[in-house]
Amino acid sequence: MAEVAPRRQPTLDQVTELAGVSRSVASRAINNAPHVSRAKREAVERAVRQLGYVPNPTARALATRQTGAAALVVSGEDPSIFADPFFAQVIVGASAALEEADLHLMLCLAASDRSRKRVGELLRSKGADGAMLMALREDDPLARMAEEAEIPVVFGGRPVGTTPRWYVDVDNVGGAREATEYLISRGRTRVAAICGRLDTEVGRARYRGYRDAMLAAGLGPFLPQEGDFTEPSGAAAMAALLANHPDVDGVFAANDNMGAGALRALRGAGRRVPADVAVVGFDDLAVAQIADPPLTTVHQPIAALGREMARMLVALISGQDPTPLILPAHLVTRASA
Amino acid sequence: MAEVAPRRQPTLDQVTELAGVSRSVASRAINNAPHVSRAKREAVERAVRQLGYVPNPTARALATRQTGAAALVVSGEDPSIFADPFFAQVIVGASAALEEADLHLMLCLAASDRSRKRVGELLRSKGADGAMLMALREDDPLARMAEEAEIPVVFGGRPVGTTPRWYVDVDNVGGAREATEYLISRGRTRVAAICGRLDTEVGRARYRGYRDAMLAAGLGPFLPQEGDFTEPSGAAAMAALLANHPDVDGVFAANDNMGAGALRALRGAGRRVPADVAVVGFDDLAVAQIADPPLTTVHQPIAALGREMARMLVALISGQDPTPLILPAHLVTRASA
DNA sequence: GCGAGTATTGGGAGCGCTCCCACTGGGAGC
DNA sequence: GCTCCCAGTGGGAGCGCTCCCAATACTCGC
Repeated sequence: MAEVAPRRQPTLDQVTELAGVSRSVASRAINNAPHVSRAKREAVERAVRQLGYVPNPTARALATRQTGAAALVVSGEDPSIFADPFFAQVIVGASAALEEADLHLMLCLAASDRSRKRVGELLRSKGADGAMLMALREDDPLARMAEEAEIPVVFGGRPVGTTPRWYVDVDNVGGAREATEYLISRGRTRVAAICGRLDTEVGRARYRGYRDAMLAAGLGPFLPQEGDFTEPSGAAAMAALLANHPDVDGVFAANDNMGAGALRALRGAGRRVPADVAVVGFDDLAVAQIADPPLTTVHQPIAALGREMARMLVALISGQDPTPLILPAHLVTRASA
Repeated sequence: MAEVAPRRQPTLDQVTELAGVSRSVASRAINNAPHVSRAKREAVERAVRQLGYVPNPTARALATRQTGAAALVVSGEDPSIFADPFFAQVIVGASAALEEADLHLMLCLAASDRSRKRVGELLRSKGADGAMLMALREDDPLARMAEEAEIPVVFGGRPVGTTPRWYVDVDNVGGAREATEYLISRGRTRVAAICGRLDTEVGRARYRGYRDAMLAAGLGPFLPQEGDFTEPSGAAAMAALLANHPDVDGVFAANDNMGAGALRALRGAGRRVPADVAVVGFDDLAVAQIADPPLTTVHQPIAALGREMARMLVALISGQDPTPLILPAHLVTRASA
């Protein structure tokens, strides 16, 4: 325990004294508020510079009842779901938008019960001015916590079951439909789906899009082969598909990871892509470009998702009542289909 | 601007009143401090439950001069460097370790001058109890800011030029050496390096490891072909290499992205991997497994890097003086070499 | 030259919590 | 029986800032 000299930061009162003004004036000058004469304003600025004064955000937060921070909560029982580059891009977008509103970003990975409890307390105690919630499972206790905490909350993607008041989502149904229609338009008639976990809204929505397109084309949809959004699960699903439906000629994978897995399984089984089997993914992450062959996939504006969530939250915090947003997704054609 | 009823949170004083104790006692009871009789402690707990009281973290922070948050700062002029899954894993590790110390994580992407300035202010104003700094370029103003802010700072990876007092790094030199030695041990004699940006310490260290191994084996090192850690730059570097040294039979790529790019360029040039040219990468990210052929690479404990940074920071915050840490990296052999 | 405004100014009461400190009332020790 | 010690208690002074409000200074029109 090294006892370091705790040398305190200069406070507003010291600025006050050095500049020869009252605390109110100093405060106004520092916050660029009106009702400060030019002379005093400059005196304050000089004192601030001389002292190296920086306002204490905690004290300010206590007085204004605003923390100046927004929380981004990523839920899921396995912290590694966060390793998905998807979230990194969401963060990039959200971070940029929050910065515009001069808010800081608190990142909460709510994987364990303990951390979920911490997040709940953070929200209830108004430790942040608002929160963005992502990847909520069915019955996720976080959803209830968010409701109890009386602070602005924006959902990223809709949770299963309920439709929250404020959310930003991607048009998963439309994207999946477009992908499937594309496969059909290229003459594929035996198109299967490798879908993601059907206990998530994304998983369901993308399957729904696939199904809609198949039915609309008069093709009976295959039974969905369920994966869990990971590459290995995609490979396994593809293998199962090949076993059950050897004549499959098209595959809609509910995300790129599983699409990549499917490609690997197809390669292993000696099927040519796209000649024998065409494959389409979803997400348009880096893996889609690296895959061999490069994966035709549905691009979704991930950074925009983060950005819009943050903007919606900022609007909410400032007392407005924004409307939910559904961002478009569109097909990017590459070699795999 | 909807005027919502601002219904305030219950405060300690309300608990105090309901429980019929003094503020001191209530505070002690809530913080599990000693000097509280069993009876009063229970009375307080009851009142807390009844009121749904949650301590206000801001007020607590002001009184204790501790914010209960640690900042993770990722620097770089392009926010997209953050999209590298590398950071996501660091965050997972750091987040878990911070949680153990009951600290929240503030994530700061310092891409623009404006955001760097904000980060500087955050640190100087002690808006966080400590900070973890990553990916500092040469002359990064953040390094100076961190020094001026008198709060605990831990570096993730060493910045170019200086060796900070506290840091956690990966043994890049050792890992690169091991990778190169492996190529040499497999009979490769014309081993080239596709190195990362040489204005970063990682880039330099990995090149140094390659060079050491080559010299130790009595092989003259090739001139480094510099990339920028991206897949395309790896492909371009490989193409250049093939043009200048058509007889190259081994490649050490300073990260997996560039390794994947090299594989693509080799495939394009009709070279077989590993028969004609063996390739080794660095990082062991998902892309290494997805690559075709799967990339032999140097695994580094990324989550551990984040975890150890956070632990070191926690130690620092609690007044200890931890020693810098260098985490081991080791080769993972796959098909590419 | 005078009253009505309008622009500045500074005092002071919070914001909700921690923690020092002075005080009380028993046991334990002798 | 009388100190001494200490668990238990509550009062109150901050932590550093914002912001309401009353007080003062200046302006302008007539």
